Amino acid sequence: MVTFSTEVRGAKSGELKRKLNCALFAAILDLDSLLIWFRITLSQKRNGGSCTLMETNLQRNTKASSPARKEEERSALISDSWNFFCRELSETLHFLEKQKYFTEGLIQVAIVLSLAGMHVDVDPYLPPPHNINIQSLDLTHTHSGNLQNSPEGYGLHMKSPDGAAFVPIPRLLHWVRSLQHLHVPTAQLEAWLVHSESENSGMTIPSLTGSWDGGDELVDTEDSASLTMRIGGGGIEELAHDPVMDDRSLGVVTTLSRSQMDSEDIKDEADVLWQQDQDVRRDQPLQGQNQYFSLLNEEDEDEFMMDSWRHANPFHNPVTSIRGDVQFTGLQEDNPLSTDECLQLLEAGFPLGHDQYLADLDPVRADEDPLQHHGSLFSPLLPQHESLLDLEQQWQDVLAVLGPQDMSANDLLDNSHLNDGGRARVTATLESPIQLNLSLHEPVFPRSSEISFASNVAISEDGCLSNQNDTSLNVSNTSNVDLTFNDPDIIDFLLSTTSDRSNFGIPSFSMEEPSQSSLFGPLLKESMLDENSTLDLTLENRSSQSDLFQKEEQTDSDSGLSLDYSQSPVSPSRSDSSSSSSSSSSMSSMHSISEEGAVGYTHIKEEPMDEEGAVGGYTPEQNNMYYTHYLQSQYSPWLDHIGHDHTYNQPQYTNQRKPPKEHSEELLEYKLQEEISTRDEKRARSMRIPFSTDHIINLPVEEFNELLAKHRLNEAQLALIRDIRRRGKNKVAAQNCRRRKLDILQDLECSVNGLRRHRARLLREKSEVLCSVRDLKRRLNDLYQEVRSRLREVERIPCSATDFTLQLGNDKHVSKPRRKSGKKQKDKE
DNA sequence: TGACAATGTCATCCC
DNA sequence: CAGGGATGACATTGT
Repeated sequence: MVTFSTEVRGAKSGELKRKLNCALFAAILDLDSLLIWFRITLSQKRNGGSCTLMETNLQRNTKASSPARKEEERSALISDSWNFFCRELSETLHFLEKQKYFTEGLIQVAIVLSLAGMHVDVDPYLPPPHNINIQSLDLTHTHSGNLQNSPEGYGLHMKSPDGAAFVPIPRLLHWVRSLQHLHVPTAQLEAWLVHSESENSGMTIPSLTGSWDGGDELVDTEDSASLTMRIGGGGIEELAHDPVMDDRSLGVVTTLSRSQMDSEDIKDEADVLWQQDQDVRRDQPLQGQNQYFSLLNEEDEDEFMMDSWRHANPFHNPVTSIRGDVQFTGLQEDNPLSTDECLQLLEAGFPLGHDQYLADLDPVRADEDPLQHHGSLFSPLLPQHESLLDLEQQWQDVLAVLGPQDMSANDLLDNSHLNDGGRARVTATLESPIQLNLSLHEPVFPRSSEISFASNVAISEDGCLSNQNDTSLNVSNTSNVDLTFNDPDIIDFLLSTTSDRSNFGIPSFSMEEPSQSSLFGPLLKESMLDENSTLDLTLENRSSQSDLFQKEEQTDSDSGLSLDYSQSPVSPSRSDSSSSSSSSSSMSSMHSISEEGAVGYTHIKEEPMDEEGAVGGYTPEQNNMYYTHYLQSQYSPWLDHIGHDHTYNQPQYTNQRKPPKEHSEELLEYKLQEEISTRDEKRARSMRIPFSTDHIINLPVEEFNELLAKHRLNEAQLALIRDIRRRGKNKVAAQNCRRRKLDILQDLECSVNGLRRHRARLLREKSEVLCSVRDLKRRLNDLYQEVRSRLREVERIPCSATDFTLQLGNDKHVSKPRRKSGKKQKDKE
């Protein structure tokens, strides 16, 4: 389950703007996620999905976004447009709610739309309270374990299990309403968005919670306000200030990269996400994750994460990254739809059951700065001097969001800074209501691989993810204390990030780009780090298991029939063997450790170093094999003919991640070798044999006998030692035998091929000879016939047959010249 | 779940 | 005759 929640807390009325900014910030984040769902749904529809409702919406939106429709809507009342959009959005939300895709998105979108002055009646679509993923927040009590136990697999975000009372829907809606007033006296402005993922995915998708406990001073945000982030399933940790971040400059204009998002990419991504979600809903294993993991195993994780995100995230493209000031424009004074109208809409949509909320809000509202009040809920967020997008623009954007593929409305919009209209519309929709001037400093994050383990520990131990990196998010306000999203790409970045996170848990940010340091930088990177952590969590489980295994191997490397020397404490001869360099492959392993990490058992076989095959491990990176070879040549000349690596049980101390296949093969063989080795090693230990199996196996007979003579061993020990030696030698012999067999087989195959070629050649020659013979026979037959005919003629003419002779010409034609003298002819013949 | 490959082990033969 | 290589046969394990 992916849980994304943002919380704004405060207690002072002077912090309202900041709180609201944070809330809106969170809401924007959430809406990004929601909008990506829209995109998913629409894309799925384009691909022939079965979402009829969405298709209807899409068609409507298509019509709405057509040029004619645009003109019509342009001329129409903006309020009607908003209502239209809200209706569409409601249907969409209903659809989403039906599909269990984004139940909490209703709340989120309600919050956001209420901030935008729109009204969405979400009451009919709200799930039962137990499915509401909103709860009274207690940041100090978080338990991620509940996240995994959500009955629906997506619903509950048990931030405060002790506080069992969920936030009632009406109360939430009141909160939504209260957002319009910009007055949250108790400063408990909360916005949540909970993403759902499958529980059995085995991945803990990051839960990102931004919590901001504002201080008394608006400008003193670095001291009093901190936007804490929580990574993981429900865990939260108040992060200390990072002095590095505090030193960052304020108001850093964020430059987020975005890639050119063509429709195909969008569609693909959306389809993948859709399919992913479908799989999640069916509680099926996340094939995509497996694919990702399988992919991850094939190369360096971090690099892959970066690459995968760059590839998967169509908005990430440093080349096309664009800077620009995001105009989170609110409702202007000249907006046809005023805040009051919005409030009326909200009132109509959300009948108040708790009027005291507004009653409490109003006095504070009266105390607010008129400029901040502005009659608009966005007023605190909006610098008044900024040129704002009008409501129609927003509406167009929203339509574009709902129908990103139908970008006819893009003509009306300035796409100069955006290559993808659909995405631009999404961005604009989110950006338009607000203009934030916030600089969140980018913390220095370690690489995902570095933090993953820490995250894992945090999850397992505390039930919540603690930020091991001391990553704090400092909300640094500018003079007007407004949050400014200085880069329109932020939203895209967020959107892509959230979408990736919510659907795949795929790392989706690039730490390579310092230019991405933005107000979202820490938070997003945190979240993405969370993804990385999550991803690494699995990977690290593997790697950690592998490490543990390797460590275990290291401790048991001398076990069994291992040909390397033991590192076992029970081997008193270890030091001797090492110092004397006597056939100790553990030396080689140790050597490899010190050098570049052991390579363990290698697959170098059939290395035609000599006639009998060479000892394995001649690759430069396997210098321990040299040692093995040295040992063999030094100690075991009888092993020279063995083209095999005998460093079976050398632990793989390599820290560098290898390609998965190689690693897997090594691991498998390693396990096998370990298992094999352990057997005799355990026997030797049980029999208290005072030397290693390597000595037992590899020592020459003389030294072996001397070794046995040095120790007083009983019959059982001697028998076991002889068995170990016999098995060890026989193992090597069997390997050699098999290798030899394969060689013989290969030689036989070569011989067979040569013989076949020779046979073919012989057959060809035979056929040629046969042809010649046939020709000769034919000619002979002709000659015979000719002779007979001549003889018959001679019988009728009274002359001797000797008067005629046969001549064979150059043209192989037989002629019968008449001879003058039969006697001469006869003589010639 | 069966086929297959790789490997270890045992028995046996032979040098 | 013991040691050990060679090899067929079988078992085990992983793919």
